[in-house]
Amino acid sequence: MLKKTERLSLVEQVVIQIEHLIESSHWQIGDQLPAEMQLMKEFDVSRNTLREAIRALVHAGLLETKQGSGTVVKSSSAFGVALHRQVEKSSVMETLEVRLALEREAAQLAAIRRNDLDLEAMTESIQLCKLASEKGDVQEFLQADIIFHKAMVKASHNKMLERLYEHITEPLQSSIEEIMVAGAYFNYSEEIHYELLEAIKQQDVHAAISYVNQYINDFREKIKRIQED
Amino acid sequence: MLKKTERLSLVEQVVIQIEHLIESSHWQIGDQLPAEMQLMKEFDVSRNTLREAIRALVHAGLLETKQGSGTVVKSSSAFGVALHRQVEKSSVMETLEVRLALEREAAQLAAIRRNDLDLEAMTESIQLCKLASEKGDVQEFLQADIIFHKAMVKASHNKMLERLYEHITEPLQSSIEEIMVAGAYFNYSEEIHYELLEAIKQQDVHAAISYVNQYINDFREKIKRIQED
DNA sequence: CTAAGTCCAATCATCCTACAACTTTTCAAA
DNA sequence: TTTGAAAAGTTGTAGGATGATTGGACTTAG
Repeated sequence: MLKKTERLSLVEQVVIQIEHLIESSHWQIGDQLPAEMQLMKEFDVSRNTLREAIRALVHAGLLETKQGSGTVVKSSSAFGVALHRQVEKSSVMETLEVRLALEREAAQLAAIRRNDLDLEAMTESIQLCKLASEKGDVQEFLQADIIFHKAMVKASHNKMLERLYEHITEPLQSSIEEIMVAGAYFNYSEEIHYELLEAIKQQDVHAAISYVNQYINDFREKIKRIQED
Repeated sequence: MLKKTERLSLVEQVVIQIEHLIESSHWQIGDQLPAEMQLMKEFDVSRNTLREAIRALVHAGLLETKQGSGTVVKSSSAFGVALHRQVEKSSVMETLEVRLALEREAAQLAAIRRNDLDLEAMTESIQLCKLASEKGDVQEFLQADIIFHKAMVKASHNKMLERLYEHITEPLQSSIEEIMVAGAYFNYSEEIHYELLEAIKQQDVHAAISYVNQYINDFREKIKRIQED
């Protein structure tokens, strides 16, 4: 196999540089980019070249331009945006099923690979759930609940699973919030979280999967009931 | 909530039109697009506007431009490309774990929702596996094997799961092929396929999941052994 | 006739200037 | 203080000019 003689176009070079600046948090979400005129000088390219680069990133969902105002960073992950769009084209039920698939695998892997730091993070997030539950703050509880699940997924030590889970859960969150608030009833039993954590701590794979199934099936029933109203 | 006064920019309009032409197979993969000059006239926009639109789609992975030659359609799914890139950044093991997660969920859902057409498709693909196996053609067998799994995922009747599975499996395929060919040994027992199919036919969820676990664990062991060599 | 090399037309890549459309800021008048 | 118009700044669109690369047509030597 010979070397592939691919020279990156100027546009692609600028795109990569901007992507890098965003990924490295040099430009954070919400930040305004310098004006085109200044970026032209900094990257030492013409306006057309710069604009093509920016346009590519706008379409990818990383940037957003507004005529007369400027360009701001909208997201730091093109993959997240792509997944987000896919989720929007799907039903909530479909997405939940995919999330269940990932969560079940994560629970299994977490039970095998979790370390002390993972367990600590999960324990802390359960405390947050408990606090929010006692205050009766639904929104805060959901926030904490997500932190717990993310901690579990992280304990699976599979970065791809983690990324997929995060970007699938994020767009679901608003739907879930609506449904839960609309559902009005809010009976949190902290036992499931504790039992799941205990199973992972004891490295009991079957128990962990079983609790995840139980958790999600409860949730699925809840949503089905609310949607039928 | 007042109406949002969003006007699509010309560039975005052109992008959408081109995306549509590709999705609707008016321009198929491998096809060459008309030259910029002609597209300018057809879309009735300036060269800059057209080029920004094309550049956005090039970066999304739908198109590919080559100086002096032209622009060709490279893919029909931006989501597929994004997922492909993500898979490339991950290890084969990580990706396999994600695939297992999806496959397990698919088997469960398929056991519940499969219809006669689904069963027929799965049965046919098993025949293909058998034929390829008898011929000893590894490549053809892998091809048929993938068709079987895709048929099962399709039987889950969850489009999102289907799309995710397809775009995760595709880039894995070449890795798997390398590994299998390098592994040299190729002992296919058609029993697992039949048993899995039977479980889905009988709507036995637990058995279906069990066979999938068995199938993938075998595969995982095989890869681990080969990679250690 | 074949094969190698040359030339040329087509095509994309980059740059430039100009103007239009929109937003924000500034500032003066009511 | 509020209003409204002007000004400055920013992105959007247009059109032209030139460079770089490709692929095919053509030429020529063997």
